Amino acid sequence: MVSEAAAGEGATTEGGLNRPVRPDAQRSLDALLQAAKTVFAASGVDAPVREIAEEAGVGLGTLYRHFPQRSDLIVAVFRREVDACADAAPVLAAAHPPVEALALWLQRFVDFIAAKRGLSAALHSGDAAYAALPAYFDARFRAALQGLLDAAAQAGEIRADVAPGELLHAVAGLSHPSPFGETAQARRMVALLVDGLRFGAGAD
Amino acid sequence: MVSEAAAGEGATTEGGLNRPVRPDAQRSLDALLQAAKTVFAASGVDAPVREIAEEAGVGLGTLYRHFPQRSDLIVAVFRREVDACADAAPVLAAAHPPVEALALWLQRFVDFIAAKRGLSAALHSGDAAYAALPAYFDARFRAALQGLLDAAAQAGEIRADVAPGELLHAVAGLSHPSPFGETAQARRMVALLVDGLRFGAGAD
Amino acid sequence: MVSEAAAGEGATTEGGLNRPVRPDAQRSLDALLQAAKTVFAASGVDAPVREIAEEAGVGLGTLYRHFPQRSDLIVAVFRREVDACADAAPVLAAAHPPVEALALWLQRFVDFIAAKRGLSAALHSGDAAYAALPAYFDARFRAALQGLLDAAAQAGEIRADVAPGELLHAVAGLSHPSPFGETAQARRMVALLVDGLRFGAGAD
Amino acid sequence: MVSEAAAGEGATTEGGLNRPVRPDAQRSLDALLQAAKTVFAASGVDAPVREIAEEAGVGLGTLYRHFPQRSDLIVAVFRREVDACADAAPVLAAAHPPVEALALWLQRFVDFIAAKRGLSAALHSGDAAYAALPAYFDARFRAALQGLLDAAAQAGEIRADVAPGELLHAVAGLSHPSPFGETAQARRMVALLVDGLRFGAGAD
DNA sequence: TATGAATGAGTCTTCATTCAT
DNA sequence: CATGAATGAAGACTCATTCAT
Repeated sequence: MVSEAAAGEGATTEGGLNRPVRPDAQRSLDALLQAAKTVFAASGVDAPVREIAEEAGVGLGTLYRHFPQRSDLIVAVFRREVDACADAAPVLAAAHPPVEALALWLQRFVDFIAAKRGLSAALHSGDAAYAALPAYFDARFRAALQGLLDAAAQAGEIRADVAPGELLHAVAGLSHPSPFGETAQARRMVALLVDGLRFGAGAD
Repeated sequence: MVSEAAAGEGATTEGGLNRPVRPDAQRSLDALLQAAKTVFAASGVDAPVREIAEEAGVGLGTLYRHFPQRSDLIVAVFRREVDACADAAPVLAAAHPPVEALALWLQRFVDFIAAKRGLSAALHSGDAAYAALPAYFDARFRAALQGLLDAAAQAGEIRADVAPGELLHAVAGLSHPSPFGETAQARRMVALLVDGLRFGAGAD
Repeated sequence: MVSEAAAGEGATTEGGLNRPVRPDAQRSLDALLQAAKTVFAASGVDAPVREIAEEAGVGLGTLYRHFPQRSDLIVAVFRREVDACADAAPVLAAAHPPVEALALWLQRFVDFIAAKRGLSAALHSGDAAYAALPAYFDARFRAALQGLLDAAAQAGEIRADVAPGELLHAVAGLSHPSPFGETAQARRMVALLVDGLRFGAGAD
Repeated sequence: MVSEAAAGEGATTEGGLNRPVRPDAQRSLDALLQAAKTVFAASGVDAPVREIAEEAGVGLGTLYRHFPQRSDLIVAVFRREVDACADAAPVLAAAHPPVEALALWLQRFVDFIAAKRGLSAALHSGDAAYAALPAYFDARFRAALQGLLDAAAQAGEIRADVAPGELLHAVAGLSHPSPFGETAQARRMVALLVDGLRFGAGAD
């Protein structure tokens, strides 16, 4: 729904820019974001900048033109991921029955948490560049999940007394690996959570 | 109690070695481990080695003598923390009623998880140097918690059908901060978990 | 008056060219020279080219079209300054009594020396691009000063045995700041020099 | 007088250091200062740092250990030159008759001014790192020259009404090259100045 | 054995210059 | 013709590691 609009994001803004973006610049931007995502996942957010530029097939200067600070790039990648995940909610809602959509999206959210693991350290580094991010995806995700919960509750299939924030925090926590159980467990536990919601449907 | 666990030690140890450790060497070692813990917490595990040596008040060469690889130092710090946390279990058990000891130790475990956050990235880096660690503290913690659970169950104060691994994983997950709720929440949720266990006491 | 001096111009000129200069091109040129003067004064002749283009409000490509080499721009700015200073001589001569005109112009020359300080390093860099400059302003300044000296001497107000080159070198030297006395001194010392010339008027 | 004390200067301090300097460190320091002097003279104070390290035959890290900022190196070289020049005064005074010593030292000073040309730009850059330098060599040079002037005046060979500051400023100014006369002229003009002083000897 | 000086590979970053738009 | 995006060489700087003292 918003997916394609959000797809071609610039480094800093969303919504319509007034100045038309040159196509080559846009290509560089897309390549950089994709490359950064890949490299961050493989080598962490401290990976050499040059590696990202090479992966993207652009010059180092181009990278610095678009993202003067490393944090700019990290933030942009992060927002992209967040948007992609949040945007999946309405799509799933349109294609599946309410509870199934809810379950599918939560699994999608588990994947997001797992993928962002490297970025998480940056997030909690205290760097001011990341200060705005938590509020951003709190808003995005809460809204996305609220929609799914409402639909399922209205259909009478789950209980209505669960706040999206609670659920997000719990799922996020369970998605982290620990030596006492790996991420694979997360999917099972999330499924269990959803079952719990369904179970309580009548209790509301 | 820790002796067999410490047996597999590398360059550093506090368990009994056959060769007598010169007292100044032991002082260097202690200072280094303490300094590393501090610096890792403050600046992450990628902090400059020199910083640790300075914090410890020893020369760089001394650091390298004891810990040829950075990973040696990380592992040593990690094990120390694990041991300190696991060793707290019997102490608490001896000083408090069973359920109280259980609750206190789980809070202690929350602190451990929170403190090790920086080290966690290293753990999941795939580096072979860290391969043995997960098994190590899985064993240490599982044993520690099992003792506490058994004591409480035998006293009839909690249900007996909870495996220590499950609990550890759950608490570890809840101890991670997420933008949807910070670590402060963890303590409350852990308390809630314990209450849950108590509540089910009769159901066993 | 300046026409033959300007004849040896490279890419840039204000003298008459046979091909009519498009008005927009001329505007770019003027803006660039003005901007370069400003930026060179503020940040030295090694200032980023981009800064000059931005100050001028033109694109980088435009700058390079007019001045393929940095030295081309430096030389053009230099000549402009030299011309402006030299051209002031007849103007002052027309508006003031001989000795006063002489004094005023020497002060003007002090300002020129002070302003060109940044460019001076380039001048003595040995770069062939600047080889022609010294002769150029030697000629321009010598002629300008000679006119003023002649007028004053003919009026019987100063002695006639001073060569313009000597005076220029002395004033230039005195205009340089040194830790033993700053540029502010220069004006006083130049005034003194002129007084010296007047004093010797009868001795000729 | 101060010569030998000033000779083995560290990067930052003068006077006795309490910690003995390791001989290899001292060797590095000397090599670096000598190399910097050479390179600065050849390529200006903006010369690549690596060039200096190579010229000195030390690693880049060693250079940065001794001189964390480029300005630290510039200042150290500057002070060394100033000291060398100022220290020459008493030596010349001991080896020559008063006026001859004075003339020889002024020539030495001309050489200093000529050599420091590259550094001069840094001096007037407004960088706080250089703020203390002018006062330093004003003090050093004024004292050095005062001694020579006093000796010559006491011997009745020159007039006594010339302040060292005046003379220094004048000589410094004349030592700068200008397109109207090169440095070679300076020596002649300085000789002339000294003659002027001698001429006025009786007038005092 | 402990110290810290020296080394230099690896990164970041800037900026002159080219060239697609 | 003008613009400014892309490029990459060049230089600064850090820091792990070695080794003389």
